[in-house]
Amino acid sequence: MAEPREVAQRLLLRRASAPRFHEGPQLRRRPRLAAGEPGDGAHELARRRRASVRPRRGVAPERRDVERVVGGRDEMERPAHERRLHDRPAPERARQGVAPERLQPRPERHVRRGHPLRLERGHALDRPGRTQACAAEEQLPEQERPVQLPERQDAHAAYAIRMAVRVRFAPSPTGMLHIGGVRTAVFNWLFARGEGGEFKLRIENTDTSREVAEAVEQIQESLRWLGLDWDGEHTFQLDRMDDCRDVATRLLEEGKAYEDDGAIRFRMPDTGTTAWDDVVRDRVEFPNEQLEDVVLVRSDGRPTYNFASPMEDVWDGITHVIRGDDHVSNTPKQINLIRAVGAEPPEYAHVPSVLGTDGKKLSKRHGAVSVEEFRADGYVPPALLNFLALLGWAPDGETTIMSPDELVARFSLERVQSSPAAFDFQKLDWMNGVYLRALPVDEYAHALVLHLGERGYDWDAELVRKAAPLVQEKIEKLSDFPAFAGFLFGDVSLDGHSLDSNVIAEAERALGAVEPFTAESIEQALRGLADRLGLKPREAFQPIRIAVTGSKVSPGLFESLELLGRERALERLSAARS
RNA sequence: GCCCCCAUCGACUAGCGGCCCAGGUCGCCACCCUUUCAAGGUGGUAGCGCGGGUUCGAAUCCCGCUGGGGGCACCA
Repeated sequence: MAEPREVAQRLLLRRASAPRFHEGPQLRRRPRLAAGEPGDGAHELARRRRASVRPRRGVAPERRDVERVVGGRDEMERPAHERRLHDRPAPERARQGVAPERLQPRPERHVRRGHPLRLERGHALDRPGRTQACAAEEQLPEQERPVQLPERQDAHAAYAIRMAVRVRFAPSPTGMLHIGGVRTAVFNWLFARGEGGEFKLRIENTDTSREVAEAVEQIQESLRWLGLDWDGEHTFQLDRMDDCRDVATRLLEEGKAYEDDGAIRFRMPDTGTTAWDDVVRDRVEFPNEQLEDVVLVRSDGRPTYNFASPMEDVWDGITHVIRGDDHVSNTPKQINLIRAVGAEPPEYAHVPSVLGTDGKKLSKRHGAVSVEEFRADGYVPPALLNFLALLGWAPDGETTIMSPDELVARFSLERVQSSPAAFDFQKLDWMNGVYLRALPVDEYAHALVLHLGERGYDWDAELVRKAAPLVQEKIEKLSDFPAFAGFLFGDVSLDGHSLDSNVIAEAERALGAVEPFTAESIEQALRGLADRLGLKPREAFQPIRIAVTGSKVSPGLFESLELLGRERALERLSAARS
């Protein structure tokens, strides 16, 4: 019978055994924003400059009046290229740069039946109606004519034809990579790879005070281990401080921002709404009057996240921002900022958070939460990846086991769930077991040796290798090995077990005579012994098992005995008698 | 407190108005296999949060409620 083990085996074999560590093709560098280089909109802006300082959102009770006065601007004509994009119906725009879904769902049972794992190219599946519900033209906030940014015009040109997708994963280096964050990274990576696009790694270290040394290396190590390769060098948000400040200065000059206590704040539009068609959440709208004037640059001169991040998205030519849904309320602010700077916002996809089994946000008390911990616990990358991908996404109602390649091939952003998902450790364990069992024995043995080495066990690698086949079917995590097969490497304790000393004595005698000392002949001898004593196999074997392994649960008795060797086996038996 | 979002078995999900007295997977239970434990096989358990609509027909559309989540920083 073709069983999941074989299934998973095929899945694994389709993939090179080593994770892809390469850094990907080097990107052609995009010219950076030539800051302080206002386009033809500058005059308009100057003309429309508003009172330079205004109270913060929600602070002044009389603010309504102020808004009335300030807010009543007339709508400007937009530049041609921009209109082109804006005037296209939203759903169509949402599809730009996204290849149609190319794959037919393939029921898993085909795999079970042992059919070759091949994804069929079929006609494009129609997209789910999500975005279609939002056909209404996006209501633009009233806004001044933006300053032109030449590089974004290039991007627009590409957009209009068919833009390759470019996404980014942007963790802040404040510690180990949280599994929820990694899931976001997984979605980004899956999407980018599936679309033949690029996946960039950006370190958002604007808040230097919280930066943790080592974290940057740690993050990269975790991603690499999981097999998430990024394109080009990773970048640091801090490196663009100067560019950000330049833009802020220009925004200041244009009256789009103002100073406030030494900081620079961006003036959000007062009326209208800011909206976008979120790939996972559909239409999202925010009344502009709710938007706070965000701080762009702190009084100490450092740009804030809400400023630096969208600017970098623009400079990097990010087409799709896929991030946690805790960012939704930042999005309208960032969209306004991006437009103020004359650029076109990317597509947004806000993925739901990951909860613990109790429905609360996943945290330490639920168990492992960082990639490092999962690694140390003996989970294997493709299993974790498979599991993470299925957290909030499913290709269909049937398929669960998918290799990294298959995940890439089948992933689609539109199918990610909009409600949060609970992290089920039991299911992860099961899935890890599936992948572990699917490994060719030698690879399995290798993984075991590596894992034990990492965990600080200095056990004989050769013996570990020999023990590997005995445990492969039986443990779900590599870290289960010591408890399960540790008796091969060290002394055992018989505390709490009372043994039938008669059986032990008989076994001692029988094993002393077995020749050769192999599983096969040991089995013969012990079965004969059971017969002689008139015992059922389990009745006879269990005391021996305990004497030899110190546990009621162990790998196969005969194989274990063989590996232990006659001498040590006899020692343990005689020790058990006294 | 204010704003926003979400809601199918215990968990992850399929479902896009009739194919659904709701399908798959994990878990759980039983049986089979069996030297223990697993693995594997077979069968089973369990769900559309509640209340109103719309419709010939609703898990699917609308409204309200309830429950859960997220956001409201010179954090990211």
